[in-house]
Amino acid sequence: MTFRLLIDETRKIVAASLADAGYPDVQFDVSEPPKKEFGDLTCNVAFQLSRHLKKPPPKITAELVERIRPYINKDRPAVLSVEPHPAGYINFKANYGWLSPFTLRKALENPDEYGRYDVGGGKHVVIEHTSVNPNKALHVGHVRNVILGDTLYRIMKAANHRTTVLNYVDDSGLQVADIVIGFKFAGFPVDTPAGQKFDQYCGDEVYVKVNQLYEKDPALAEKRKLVLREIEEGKSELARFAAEITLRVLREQLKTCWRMKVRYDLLNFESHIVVSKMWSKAFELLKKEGLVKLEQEGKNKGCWIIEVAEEEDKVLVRSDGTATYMAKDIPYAAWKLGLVEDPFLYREFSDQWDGSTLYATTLDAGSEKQFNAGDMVITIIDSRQARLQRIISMVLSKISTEKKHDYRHLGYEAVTLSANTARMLNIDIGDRQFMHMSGRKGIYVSADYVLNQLHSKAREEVKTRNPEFSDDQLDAIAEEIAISALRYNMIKQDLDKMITFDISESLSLEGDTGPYLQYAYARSQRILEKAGMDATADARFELLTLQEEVSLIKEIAKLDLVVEDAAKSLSVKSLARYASSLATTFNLFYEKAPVIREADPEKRMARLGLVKAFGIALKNSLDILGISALNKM
RNA sequence: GGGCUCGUAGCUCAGCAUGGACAGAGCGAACGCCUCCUAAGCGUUAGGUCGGGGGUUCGAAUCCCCCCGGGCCCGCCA
Repeated sequence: MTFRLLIDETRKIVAASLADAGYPDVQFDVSEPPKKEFGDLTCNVAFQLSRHLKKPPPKITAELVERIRPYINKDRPAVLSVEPHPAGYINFKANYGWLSPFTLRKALENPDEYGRYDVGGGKHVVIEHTSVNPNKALHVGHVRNVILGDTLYRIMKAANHRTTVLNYVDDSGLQVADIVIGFKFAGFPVDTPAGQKFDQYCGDEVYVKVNQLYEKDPALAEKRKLVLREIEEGKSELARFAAEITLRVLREQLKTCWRMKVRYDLLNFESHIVVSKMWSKAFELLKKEGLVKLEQEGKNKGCWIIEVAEEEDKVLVRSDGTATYMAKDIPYAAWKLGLVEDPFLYREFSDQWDGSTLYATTLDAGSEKQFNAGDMVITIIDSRQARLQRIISMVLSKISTEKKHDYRHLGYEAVTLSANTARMLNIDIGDRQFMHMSGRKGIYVSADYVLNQLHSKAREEVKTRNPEFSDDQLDAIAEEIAISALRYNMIKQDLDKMITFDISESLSLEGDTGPYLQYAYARSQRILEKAGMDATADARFELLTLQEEVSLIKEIAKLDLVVEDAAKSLSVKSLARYASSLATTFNLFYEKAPVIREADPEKRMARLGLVKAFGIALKNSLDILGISALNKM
C-alpha cells in the first residue's frame, strides 16, 4: 500500500533536484534494483542525462546525489538515504522506521480494503468468457478460458469497476444438431448412464460417436442441415427437444464452473439473438454507414460482404440470404457496447454459489434489466479468433461515431495434451511432442476428471497430516486445494504461450503451485492461533529490522501496485506472480524469524502483527485469484 | 503464398511494454535441514552461445532488419 508512496516521494525528490541543478527535465525511471545490496529503489536518471550533458553517468550521479540529500528530511518520511553507485545509478534506502508501521497498520486496521486500488472509477466493464458449446463437458482447454475470464473479473472488481460477466450459449449451432441426431436418429438413449454427468455423456458418447457414424452413413450427415434449420426456427417438437437437451448440458457445465468458484451475471442465448432481429437492425446500420456492399460479380456474387484492408472480403450474408457466423457476432458485440437497442428481457435462471443470481436472456415473460452498454467490453476467446475479432472491433469503431468505443479481444494460446498424456489416453501422436485437443474426435481431458484426480491426491496428503479430520473436513479442504492447483496452473503463465497439459505434472502440489500459496497462508494462521494473543495495530513495528522481516513488509506494501498494473494491462499473470513471491518471502521469514518463541515481548508482538498483515495481503490476493485461503491443510 | 505468434538451464516457465549493475524461479538430479510456529517448507551444489546472424546504442535477452525452427489464422463451416 505504501510502496507507492515511497516511489512517488523518490520521484519528486529526484525531479526537484534536477531543477535545482539546472539539468534538463528528462524522463527517468524509479524502480526496484535487481539486488538487495543496491537498496530499496534505484534511479537511472544519470544515464538519461548523460546524452544531454555529454558527461559520463557516474560523474552526474555524484553531483546529483549532493542535490538530493537536502530533500531527505522529516517532511518526506519514506526515504531514508541516498547513495551514488559507481555504475551510474542513484540508489535509495527506504525509512522502514516509518514505512513498516505505516504499511502494517494500514493492513491491520482495514483488512478487507487492503490492496484495492481505484483504476476504474466505477466504470462498467462487460466481460464475456466460457461460451462453450452446450453439447459436451468442459475440457482443460475450456478451463483456461473460464479461469482467465473469472480472474480478470475479480481483478477489475478489485480495481473498482462495475462488472458484468456474460456467458454466450450457442444453442443453435451444428454441434447441438449433432447430439440431437444422436438421440433422435442414431438410437442413443436420452437417459444418462449411471455414474456419468449428462454433459460428459453427450460429449464423450453421443457427439463423438455420431461424428464417427457420419463417415459411414452419409444419409445421417445429410440430416444435420435439416435439424439445424428446425432448431433455428424454434417452433417444432424437435426444436423443443433440442432446447431441452441444451439446457440439461448447460446446467451440468455450469456445475463444473461453479465448482471452480466461477460466477456469471448473464447467459446470452444465441437463439434469442437470432430471433430478436438484432441482426437486421445492425445490418441496416452497416448499410447506412456504407460498411457493407452487395457483391455484383466474382466468387462472392450475390453476397453482402465487408471489405477488410489487405485481406479477403468477408461474407456477412450468403447469396441465399442467410447470415454467416460473423454476422451473428457483430450485433452481439454491438449490443455489449450498447450501440444497438437492447431487444432482450431477462429472467432468473439460477442461484449461484456466491449467493448471486444468474440471469438468462428471454424474449418473453422477463423483466427489464441492464447487462450491456459497457464502457469497456472484453471478449475472451482463444487467439485463433484474433483475426475475426479484429474485424469486429474495426466495424464497431466505425459505427460508434458518438460514443466512446472500447472493445477488446483478450486472446490466449491453446491448451494441448503432452505426449505422455496423449499416450495415457491411447492416442497415437507419432513423434510429435503434443496433441491438439478436439471435442469432436474425443481427444481431451475433462475438467471434472482433473479436479477429481487433484481432489483425491490432495485428500490423501491432508489426511496424512491431519489424521483426526472427519471425512467431510477432508473433502472440503481437498476440494479447495484441487481448485487452487488448477486455477493457478491456468493463469501463471503468459497468455500467448501454449500450455502443454500433462496430467501427471498438473497433479503436483509443490513448488510454483496454488497449494504452495495456500500452505504459506495456513502456516501463518497457525502462528496466529497458537500465539495465544491478538495481533494489534499498535505494536512497535519499527523493531522489525531483520532482512527477512523488511523484505516481507516491502512485499506486502506492493499489493495495490500489482492490482493497478493487472487491471490496466489486463494481466492476470502478474497477480499470480505476486502471490507466489509474497508466499516465498513469507516462507523465508518463517525459517529465520520465530514468532511464538521470540523472547522479547515487544518484538514478538511486532512479528505477530507482521504475520497477520501478511495473511491479509495474501488472502486478498488469493481472493482475486479465486483461491480459498485455508486455515489448515 | 500472406498475416499473427512463440523460441531463455535436461523439462516447464519469469524477465522483454518503458534497453542498464554478475540473466532469475519451479520441476527433475546430488547432498543437507524437523527434541523448535504444519518439511505441501528451507538451504547448498551442478546446469545458460537468452534459436542464429546483422544493425542501432556508451550499453541489447529487451529495440530494428534478415534467416532458421514450432504453432495458429487466412471458407457463401460454425
